[in-house]
Amino acid sequence: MSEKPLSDRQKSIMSYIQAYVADHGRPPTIREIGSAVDISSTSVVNYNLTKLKEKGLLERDADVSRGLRLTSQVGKAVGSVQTAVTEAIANLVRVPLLGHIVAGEPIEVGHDSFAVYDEEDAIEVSTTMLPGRTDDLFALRVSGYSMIDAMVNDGDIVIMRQDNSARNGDMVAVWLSDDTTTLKYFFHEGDKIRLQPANPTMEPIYVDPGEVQVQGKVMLVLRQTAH
Amino acid sequence: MSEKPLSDRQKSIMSYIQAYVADHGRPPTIREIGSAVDISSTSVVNYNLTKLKEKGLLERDADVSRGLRLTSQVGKAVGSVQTAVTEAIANLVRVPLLGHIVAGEPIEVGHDSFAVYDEEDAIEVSTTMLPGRTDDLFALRVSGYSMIDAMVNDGDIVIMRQDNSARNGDMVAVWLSDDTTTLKYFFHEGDKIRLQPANPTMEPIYVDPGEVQVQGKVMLVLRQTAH
DNA sequence: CTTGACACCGAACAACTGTTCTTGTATACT
DNA sequence: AGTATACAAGAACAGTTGTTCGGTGTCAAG
Repeated sequence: MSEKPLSDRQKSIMSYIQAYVADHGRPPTIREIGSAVDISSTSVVNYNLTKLKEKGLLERDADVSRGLRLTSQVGKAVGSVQTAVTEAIANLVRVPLLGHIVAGEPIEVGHDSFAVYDEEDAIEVSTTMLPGRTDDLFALRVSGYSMIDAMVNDGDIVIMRQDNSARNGDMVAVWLSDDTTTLKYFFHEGDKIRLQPANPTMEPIYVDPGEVQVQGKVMLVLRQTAH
Repeated sequence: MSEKPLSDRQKSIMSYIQAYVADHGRPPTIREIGSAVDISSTSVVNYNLTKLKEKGLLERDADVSRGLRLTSQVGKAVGSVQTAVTEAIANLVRVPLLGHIVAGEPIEVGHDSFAVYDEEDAIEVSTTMLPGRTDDLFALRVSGYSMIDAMVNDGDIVIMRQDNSARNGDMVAVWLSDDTTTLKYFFHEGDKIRLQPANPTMEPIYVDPGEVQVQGKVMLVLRQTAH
């Protein structure tokens, strides 16, 4: 390919683009490049950008404002913004609060990924409280007093992991065939399933495997009593 | 400030910007947003972008094409789906786990300051869950099933604030003169005090002010159901 | 009923922006 | 000298883009 060295102009164009993206989060325009590198004509900038594209250092989208992009190869040297994001391996997770859990309705998990942006719609929890992966978690607010046998109150927040299987001893959210959703401890027992309420004074129920549908595994129950 | 939730439009605008930046390496234009979110008028997009800016979710550079930028706060939520992490230490509190709360014993809060340093003996919680000061908090693990009328189970963790006074509606840990410790909602009612169980099916009890001693205010109840 | 806020629409404007065309200079090769 | 190539400048054009402004409908407060 073209193994010619970059001209001084092309070098400074590259470093300017790099710095500009890091600063502003968007590529510069041709004229911005021109004034920065001291080129009076847009066509010259355009010319050099074409050259740089031929050298594989950047990509261009035709007829689009700011339609240029550093090649991934170059991008690695830049990334100050993005790496700062990923390197923050911290112990706080934002769990999206996807809706409510009500006795008579199934849990609907629409996974609106953008709902996370809503301040009200996310719960921050320390990862030390949540074993395992943290990216398939979601939270639901409990409505009503139908879960008191699960020791869960109106207004409580349950953090669950999306999981359709369940192992013995797990606390799961199940949708029963009588159209109720409850939280129970799950046990295989012969050819039946024992659903044990968290409240030790209450009796378990036994159901056929076909009658229950596991909606998710309860990882954590939160109750804020002060606001 | 503006604590209103985001409208559906604003949510999808946010998610579109996020996806667009990830795809193209540059922010979208107002019209691109409009056609993606099905808004015919550029002014409406502009209107909503201004709203989002007021909520602190993005920044805008005036008179600049593609002059918008997601706030760093949001940027962190982007990386993987929900593994959004914030400054970790800034938003995390280590609450010392000072002991157990048992029905027949008073809570002793010796504030062993060295206990905080013990890894096993602290609970990490996001500050967003705990309003107010965070330095007078402590945690207790519940032993036994004597608090089921307070919807608190064996093994649950209660995070409390040291506070000998209580206002109406607070959930408090009280030591009664019959040598039992319970968690109840606290209400002054005439010259008596009404202690209301969290479980709505249970009846309140009325006691004289001299018979109760408020040990602390319950801020948060945590229950880990998976380990 | 009126008022005002809020959310929205459509249209028009001015500025911005990528593209293209013409011209010019310097260097290398024939 | 003639020619091809790389590099550069300026101007003009058309499409893009942020901004603004008048107007509409809704909804709750007065």
